[in-house]
Amino acid sequence: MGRSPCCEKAHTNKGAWTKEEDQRLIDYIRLHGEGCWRSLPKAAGLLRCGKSCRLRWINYLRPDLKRGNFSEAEDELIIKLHSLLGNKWSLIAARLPGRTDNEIKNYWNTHIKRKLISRGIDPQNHGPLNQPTNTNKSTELDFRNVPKASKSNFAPNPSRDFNFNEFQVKAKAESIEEGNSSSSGMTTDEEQQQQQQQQQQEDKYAGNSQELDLELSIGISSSGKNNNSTGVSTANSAESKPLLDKSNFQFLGQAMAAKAVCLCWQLGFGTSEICRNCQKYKWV
DNA sequence: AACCCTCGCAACCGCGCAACT
DNA sequence: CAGTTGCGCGGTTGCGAGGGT
Repeated sequence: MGRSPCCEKAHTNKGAWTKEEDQRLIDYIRLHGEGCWRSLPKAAGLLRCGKSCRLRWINYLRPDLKRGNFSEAEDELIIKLHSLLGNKWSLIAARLPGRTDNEIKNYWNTHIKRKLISRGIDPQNHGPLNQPTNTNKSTELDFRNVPKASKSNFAPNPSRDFNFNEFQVKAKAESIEEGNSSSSGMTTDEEQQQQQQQQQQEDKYAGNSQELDLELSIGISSSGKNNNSTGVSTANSAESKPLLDKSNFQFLGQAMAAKAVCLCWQLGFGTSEICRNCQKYKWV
């Protein structure tokens, strides 16, 4: 169907922004607020494409930006979030107040990658470096590998993604405590026991990873509905199986007993219930 | 001082999705 | 229902700064 260019390229400036341009943009947004980026440049008297204005504002001019070096805690948080979310920079940025997706992406590519490699960790799959990289792609979050078509809108297929998380968490726990094998064909009691074990293993894991507790809480939509306003796409519902399988959810809830960071709200897996982990209301 | 190389970051580009017509 | 528009995202590029020779 073709796509018209986002702006009249012929009469737009490109490249670095001048102070004057910055000031115009700031003044305009102060007066009129964000939104309608397409018409903004003209209204603000800027010879820039709307996209460019948006980017400049979000990544550089927004007053709530925390510029400057990343702290060690931020580093660790980014690493953990990346291991869970993959290259979902906007989601990662949502957990780091004052940081932008672009900034985190750049920081990842320039600093953290190197840091992880020096620690012997593969920055892509967060596994040991000497292991063949990704011979088994299933050790990565599935939505990092899905075709682009479904990537841009964060609509993680919960059944896939969090099944994987379960796998990943288990794998980590197992790597810590080998030989704690479980048998198949469990009874409910055995399941409970195993969950307890997993909990213990997970606690150990959390203890091993410095003080930073990145823990997730993901709520199941009690109504079974998705809500687009949260970024959970209903369009995918045809191909995706039901939201989180409850057992997975239980596991996650335990494996990632939330204390410090709860993503239930930001990830938009909504329910009208109170989040078990962070004890906050999720969106209704 | 001049040149080259590397690195970090701001900005651009292309694409997909949702909303709108 | 098809086409269009606007926005947001992730990947990539290009430029300036800084260090080494």
